[in-house]
Amino acid sequence: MRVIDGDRAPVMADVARIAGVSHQTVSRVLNDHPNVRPATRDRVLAAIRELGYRPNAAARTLVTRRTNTLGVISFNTTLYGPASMLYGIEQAAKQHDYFVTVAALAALDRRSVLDAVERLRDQAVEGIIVIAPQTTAVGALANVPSDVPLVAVGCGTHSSLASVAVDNEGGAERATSYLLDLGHRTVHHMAGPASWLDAQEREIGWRRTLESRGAPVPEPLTGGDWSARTGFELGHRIARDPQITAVFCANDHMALGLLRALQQAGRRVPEDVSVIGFDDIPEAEYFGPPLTTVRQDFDELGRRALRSLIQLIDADLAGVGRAAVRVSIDPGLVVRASAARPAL
Amino acid sequence: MRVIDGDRAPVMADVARIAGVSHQTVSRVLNDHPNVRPATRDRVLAAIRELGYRPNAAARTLVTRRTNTLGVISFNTTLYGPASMLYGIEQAAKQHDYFVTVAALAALDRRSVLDAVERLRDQAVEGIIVIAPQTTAVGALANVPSDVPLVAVGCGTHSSLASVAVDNEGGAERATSYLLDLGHRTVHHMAGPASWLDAQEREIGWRRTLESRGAPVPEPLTGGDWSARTGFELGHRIARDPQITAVFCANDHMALGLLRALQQAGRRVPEDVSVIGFDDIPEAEYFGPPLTTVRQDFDELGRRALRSLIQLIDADLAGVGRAAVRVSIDPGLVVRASAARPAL
DNA sequence: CTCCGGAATGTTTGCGCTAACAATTCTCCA
DNA sequence: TGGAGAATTGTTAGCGCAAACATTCCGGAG
Repeated sequence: MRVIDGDRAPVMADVARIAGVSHQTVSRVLNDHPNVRPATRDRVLAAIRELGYRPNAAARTLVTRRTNTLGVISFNTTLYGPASMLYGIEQAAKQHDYFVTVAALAALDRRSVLDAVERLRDQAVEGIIVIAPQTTAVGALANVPSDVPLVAVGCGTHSSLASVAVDNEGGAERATSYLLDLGHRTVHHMAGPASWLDAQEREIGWRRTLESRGAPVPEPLTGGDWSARTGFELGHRIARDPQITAVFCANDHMALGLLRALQQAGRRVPEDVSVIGFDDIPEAEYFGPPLTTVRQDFDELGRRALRSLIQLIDADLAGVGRAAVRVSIDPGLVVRASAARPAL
Repeated sequence: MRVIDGDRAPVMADVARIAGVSHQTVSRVLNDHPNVRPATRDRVLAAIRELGYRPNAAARTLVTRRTNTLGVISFNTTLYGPASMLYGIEQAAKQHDYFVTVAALAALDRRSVLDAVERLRDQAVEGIIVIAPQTTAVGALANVPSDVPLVAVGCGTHSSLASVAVDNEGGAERATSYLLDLGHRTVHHMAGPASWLDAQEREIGWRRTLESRGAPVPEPLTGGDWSARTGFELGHRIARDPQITAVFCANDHMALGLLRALQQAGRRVPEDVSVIGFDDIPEAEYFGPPLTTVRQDFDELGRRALRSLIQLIDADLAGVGRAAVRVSIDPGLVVRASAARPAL
């Protein structure tokens, strides 16, 4: 029998010896088994405290086959949306006693996505949440062996994946309708990157609204990458065109760039041009002028994704077939000063 | 001997049987041991591919006592700074073959910090990076048992912790000097939350610069929490005071709120008031007007923190005493339009 | 008292892997 | 051709834990 030599971390047997019981009784106490006499339980707990004992997660995993770990794959955790979702996911995971391991994507090709999945599976995560709503990512995920539960955030209804998404089309429609209702003849659109599903869906929602209302459908401004920088660059074109009175931007950061470009060109917002964004980042309220925008509850999105994933995991454990969960969240329009009636 | 029954995941012994070798040889191939004949190695690799074998991380951990996992504790991963650092950390961790588990702090009290540390230690992380540069957090960390390597990001030189930090005082000095050099009589300061070390240090740097240059030291504006909202609220006070011609804000988001408040009050930037921020978030360039600010390289900060942590871990493994690593990174001033000479 | 049945506790086994040691096969030079 | 020594492979023994089974303990019915 191994003698305890001060240095090594205590193990269950050490606790057992101190408490005068078998290691199995210690295990029972730790796992809340019913048939342990209160007095014994107290002795064990005292011994645990005395030694500063901490169960060995690897040993437990080896025998239970559970790691209590989930993986999150994200393209760019620096963006406000992904960062907020990650936060929501982690908060919720904590409550469900799961750990969260992150895997940032180096690039957006199929390969990177699959590599990230492999990495997480090597670590034996019990499930994966993917925050990478790009067509390539979704395509790559279709090839993932289905032995690990997987939920995609914001991957629309296009794929066969379980998913949690905001109703992008609905949000775009709300923004576009609002501008038309204000009296604008039509609404221009500064689109997000074409490879992102969110960008595609927002554009679709915008286009459909114009068509159904009989408004002309101008060419959308493409080439944006969600950043204020590209919003600024595309904004120059808008600023030059006096015909344009209303712009729906695919996100708030690009809207910020647009506001800047308009200001630089001497065009007033909202008097000359109305602008609406998408996301409602915390700063949007303090743009010049405050930005009317479509609000996404990223936190909630993260929580819902986690809940869906846990449902999948539990179904797997119970041997039940997985239902293809698909949750959609409704975004609302937040009205501020950046959109108004057009000048007569 | 267990018979393989289709359903269960293949284990090393299964690979060994297919390849016609012992499981130990499979282990040697997986761990790149030198003395394996190429032909044997190929047979083993073929068997691994055929079965889709994936080593069991828990079993390996149990015997090697290494989890290849690091923990990151962060207060609010939604803020640009922490989010970027997390990103940098993950990228670097990947290269060093480590996994990254995140633990978001529910609140900022001692208890939450210690809970997060406990959670990560339960998962047997090999080291922890803390992104929570608040006095309470640092205080709590001092109590953490030292058997797990720990690096704090942005916790200044105040504690005994290993740390990686930006030179906040230096950055504040640079901003303040710049404004004084432009000809402003003095510089006001919109401070960050007093509980944050970064905020404290920036205020110190600002104050010291004024003192050493013989400029009057006005009362700093307190009560900010880094958000644009509080920047806006505090900004109203500044806007009312025509004496104020230059403001150094503790971060860019508060500067945004200030810009908005000044604009609302009809005061022009930089003609009437010069504003400088801190961080250089990607949007700062597109504020109205573009913001002069002190640049922090968060990505680099994250990478450096990770490198320091790995040094600590390796030192521990080698049985060498830990040197109290302390890295400081120099921030630079990014000059844009929001600061200019005062009106005569 | 005795004996029964459930509550409480102990013993054994194996999860899948790597380290340590043992055994076998090659090399190459005397 | 015969080893010595290296290269290669196999065997055994845990790592720390929880499940399965075995044993002991206890209170109450007969």
